[in-house]
Amino acid sequence: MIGSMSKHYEPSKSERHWYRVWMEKGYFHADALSSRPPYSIVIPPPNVTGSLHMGHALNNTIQDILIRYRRMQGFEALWMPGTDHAGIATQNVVEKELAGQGIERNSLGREDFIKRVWAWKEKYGGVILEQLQRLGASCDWERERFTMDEGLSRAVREVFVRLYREGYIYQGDYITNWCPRCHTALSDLEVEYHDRKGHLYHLRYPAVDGSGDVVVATTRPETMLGDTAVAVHPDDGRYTHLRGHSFRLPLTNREIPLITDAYCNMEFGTGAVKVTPAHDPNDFEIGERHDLPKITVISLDGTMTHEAGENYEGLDRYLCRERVVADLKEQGCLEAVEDYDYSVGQCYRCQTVIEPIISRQWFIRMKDLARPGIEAVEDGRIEIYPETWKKTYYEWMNNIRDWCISRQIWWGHRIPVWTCPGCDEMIVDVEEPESCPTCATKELHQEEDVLDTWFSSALWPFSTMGWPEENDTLKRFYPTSCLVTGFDILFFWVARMIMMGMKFMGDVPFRHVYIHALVRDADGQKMSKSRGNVIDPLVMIDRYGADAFRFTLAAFAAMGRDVKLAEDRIEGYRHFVNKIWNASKLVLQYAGEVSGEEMANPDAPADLPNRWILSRLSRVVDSVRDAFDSYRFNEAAGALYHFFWHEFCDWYLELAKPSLYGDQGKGPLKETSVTAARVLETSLRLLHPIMPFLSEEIWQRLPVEGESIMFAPFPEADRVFQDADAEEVMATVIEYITAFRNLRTEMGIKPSERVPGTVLSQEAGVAEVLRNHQPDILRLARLESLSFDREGAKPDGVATAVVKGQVLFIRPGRDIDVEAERSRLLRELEKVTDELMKVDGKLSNTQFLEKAPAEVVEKNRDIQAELSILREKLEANLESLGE
RNA sequence: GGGCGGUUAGCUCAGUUGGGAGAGCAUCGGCCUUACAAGCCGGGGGUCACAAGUUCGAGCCUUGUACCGCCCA
Repeated sequence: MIGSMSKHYEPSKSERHWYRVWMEKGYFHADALSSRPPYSIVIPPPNVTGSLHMGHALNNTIQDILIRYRRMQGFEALWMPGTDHAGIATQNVVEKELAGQGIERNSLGREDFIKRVWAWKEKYGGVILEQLQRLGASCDWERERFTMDEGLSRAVREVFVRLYREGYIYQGDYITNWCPRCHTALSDLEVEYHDRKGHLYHLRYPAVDGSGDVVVATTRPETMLGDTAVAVHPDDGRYTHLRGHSFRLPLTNREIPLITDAYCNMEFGTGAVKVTPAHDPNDFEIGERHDLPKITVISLDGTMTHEAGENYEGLDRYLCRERVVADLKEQGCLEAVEDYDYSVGQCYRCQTVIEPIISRQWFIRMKDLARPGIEAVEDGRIEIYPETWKKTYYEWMNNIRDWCISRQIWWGHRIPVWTCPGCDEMIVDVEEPESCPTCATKELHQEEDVLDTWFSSALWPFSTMGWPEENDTLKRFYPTSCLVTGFDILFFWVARMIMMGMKFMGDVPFRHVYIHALVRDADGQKMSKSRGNVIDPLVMIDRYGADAFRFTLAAFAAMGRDVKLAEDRIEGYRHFVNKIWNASKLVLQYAGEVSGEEMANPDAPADLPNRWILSRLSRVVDSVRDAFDSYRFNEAAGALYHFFWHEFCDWYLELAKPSLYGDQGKGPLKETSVTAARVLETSLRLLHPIMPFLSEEIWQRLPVEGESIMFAPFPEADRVFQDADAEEVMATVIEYITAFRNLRTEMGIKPSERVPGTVLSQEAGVAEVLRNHQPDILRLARLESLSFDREGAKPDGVATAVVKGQVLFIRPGRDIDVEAERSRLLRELEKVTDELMKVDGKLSNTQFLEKAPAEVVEKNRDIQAELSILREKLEANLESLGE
């Protein structure tokens, strides 16, 4: 075995090999009829056009950690993978590709275009899923789903029809967010607001009868062409004299009324606002309240309509703005222009400035659907980690607005509504009707619009399991155990899944929601192509290996904080991977004789390092389980890192070497090699969820039962091995070795130089411990000898330290640098004195003595005693330095 | 404008009922000690953003200020 272990771990070989083995053996498949308890996660389906970025990498690493952890614990673990058809995004991609060939979507026609999209999807779609495999994702690929699959489409139609029949879905002419480039309506969520520097234009509208003027302010002067009123606050005394009067709208022939509405803000500008019901959501509502006409002056493609007047018709909206401003100025109606920062809504897919426009759209009434979703979180049926997101969730759910679900694009689930050209009957059904039920007309016309992609995503937890069909998968794995996602789609997706799950399954879609942060670059900037600061996960995997990459993500995934990632961090954890590899090499080299039986049922060890490392191991098992159970992946990673490197490698293996080398005879060799192998094996199982490949690669070389570490039981802490005595003794040994090493370095003694060491021990206990482990101390502190002197005084010309109240010193074979030693001791004395003063202060405070808990006071007394002795010895040592 | 989060070592961040300030990386010094130089040993480095308050005691709790970030209007 050992012969085949190279000097450095080579990730790419192992990764390819083991992933293929796992796939071939079907290890990722979850059986719906299994008798094991279920654990399930549905993947946040990436866009079918997508390729793996850091966000995906983090998101899926976390899911894989959870799935592998639970699988090892004996759960039937299902990780449902799949992709999202991403209507607008995908349509844009294919349109762009066609444009490259000089083909325009409309010239192809709907049917041909959709064929092209499917062809594109077959060819390029889902690349991201293969990339997830590079990461090690243990998804149940046999169950892979796509939101446009027949089954999922059926679920979409079913939900639409039921919601329609129950009165949740309605159609109507409302003002919605319109993207003139994508040529479709968007939901409120799909608009991103960005601050921009612009201008605030103050426009003067004269009263028709000459009784006065009113000045209104706007950032979008071109919309004045569609104004149908001027509004002021009912309490605004400045306009009392103008009530009942009309104004002449400049550049048009219209007269518009002055109305009063509490929406107006008396503090802002003149207190008077122009009202454009067809082009502003707030004005739309004012218009509804006051029954104002709605004049559409901007068309769906962003140019001005006929209604805008012949001077402006056909102009682009921004060109029109310039023209309107110039014309108003010429007519003396432009009162002022000031610089003004305002926020403008942009399409989240193409960044085009959206235009609020009135059009006929489909909506879902959300209020009643939201209520059970709110309650599910309130009463704890759904737990959100970290909890702070609950507030955000409630805030949005309590103020939820109707959801515009229709999109004027071609790629997506076409709305299952047909109209009869014969009798205007509207038919809403899951299956396409053959003829009109009222007049039997055959040629029915289906609604042209498709549904918002998020409509189908909202059904994902149950549609992927086969709903509306009732089957074993659904029965076994719904509700899912945990949803892992970024906060950016809390509203888009998480909230909507909860509402749909409650409505159609009568139960929550997931019991836990773990919300992780965004991955940013080392400077905290969002990674984006335009910034050029993206780190490509696949490049990282190639360069450092999937395990190092995953471990880095886990180590940085502290709850509720951004993950700031720089490449050198990944490189750093590659060192850890390599450390594990090399430690394993050492253990395997000497544990070759260990049998499976000895691994499984070892005798209790007698040797201190063995007792100690088993005790430490059992504690780290507890911490890791705790951390995984509560989604604190960084703590799990940190505990493993520290244990494996600094306890197992730095101390245990160093102490174990003489036994492993056989220098101590057969008994110690057996006991130590068994222990080392067991600790290694257990560590690998602890590491497996984070480092699947490396752990499998090494585990397979150990004398263990079982086909794969994937199904080896996740370690449980063996309390029998928790050994406070061993830990205390080891702590003492470690402290003395460290102190001797420190003295050596401070005195500039070469590692090759062996020097005699002495402990002026007044405590028999400490002396005994040190005597018992003298060989280890000599070897690790590189001492020539270790002597104990109970009464003796420190000789001159030696370097001293104080540990646990005992003075220890080394005597190099030459004079020490007295000045260096003096300044070192002074520095330490200063530190100790500072600390002692603090403790003295506390203990002389009667309030503290009275009010602080007894154990805290006790602890401070101990510290005080310890520090006093330390100071005393330091002072004595300093004094005896002489000159 | 409303809400949320952040500010701790040069950098990235931990710090879970308030009780002697931590890790990793970086840095400095010394080592090719036969698992590992992708390593080993050791060192230095902090008014826990600022101010006030509660408390015997505050990185942690309260209030305010400053700066940074995000979400919603």
